[in-house]
Amino acid sequence: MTTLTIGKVAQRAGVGIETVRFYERRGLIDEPPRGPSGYRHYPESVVLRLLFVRRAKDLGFTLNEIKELLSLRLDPQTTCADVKQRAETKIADIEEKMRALRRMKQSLVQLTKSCNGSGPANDCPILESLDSLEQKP
Amino acid sequence: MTTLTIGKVAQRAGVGIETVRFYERRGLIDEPPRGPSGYRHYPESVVLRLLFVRRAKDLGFTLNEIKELLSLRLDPQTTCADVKQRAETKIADIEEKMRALRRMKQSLVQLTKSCNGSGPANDCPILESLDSLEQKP
DNA sequence: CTTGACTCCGTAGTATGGTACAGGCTGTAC
DNA sequence: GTACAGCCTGTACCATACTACGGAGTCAAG
Repeated sequence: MTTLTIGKVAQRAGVGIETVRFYERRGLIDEPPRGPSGYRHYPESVVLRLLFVRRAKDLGFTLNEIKELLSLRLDPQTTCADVKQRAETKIADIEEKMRALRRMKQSLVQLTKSCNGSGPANDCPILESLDSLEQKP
Repeated sequence: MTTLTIGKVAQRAGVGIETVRFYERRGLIDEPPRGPSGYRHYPESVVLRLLFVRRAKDLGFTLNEIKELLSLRLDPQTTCADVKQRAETKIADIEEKMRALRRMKQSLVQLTKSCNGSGPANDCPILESLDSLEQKP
């Protein structure tokens, strides 16, 4: 069975060496066996694991959440529904963030409309609004 | 002219005392005059400043960006158009974040659809997808 | 005059996700 | 055998926005 050094693993997974060690500390990848010199000897499967992490990260999961997802897979008690639940919770999180961003954007668009872009900054309607804007809950 | 202690300022602005000092260090509020004991004596205007900061923060500006907005106001060279420019850049930032979130959500929705919620977690289609998902740029 | 609340400063810790050393050992190629 | 890349550990650092804490001095009420 071929093993990989940390450099090869990092290269194949498209991450930095430090990141691989960091993920090990965070419990996202298993501690690999070591050679007599202390060098890490990784099975090839760790590359798949790192890609899993990256994809989950791209979907908005935090490293802690990813660790949870990984442990779900190992626990025979856990069902597919548990996984689905996590995905749905994450969707709700994302929707919440999108709503917050939408609100921000709407306010900013309003502000930019109020400003014709001429005159000195110190009586810009945008800055004036920030001085007195009503807080809408 | 009445002055306020840091505690009163924090209370009126709805932030913590430590936050007031933190904002001073970050250059978001002026260093106030001190009494003989070293206590800060704030003018009432600092409360307005703190509210400005909070509103700008609610609009998605970082503290550094807020500091910039504040200094724009003081510089007579700066025009209203500069302020508007910042707002428009921030709108673009927000739109970019929203697009990223939208992509995440779409992928997650796809994944949850692929999972009927039954069976053990270790062959959940969601987790399997994370093992082999194609990276779409 | 004492008590308790308030303030001072500086440093360190929180969470997030890494990145960057320093200083030393190892593995390999020539 | 010697150079050089690669790996080891541990710690410190980046940005972001705070929050907490220790230990000391101060202010105001009773």
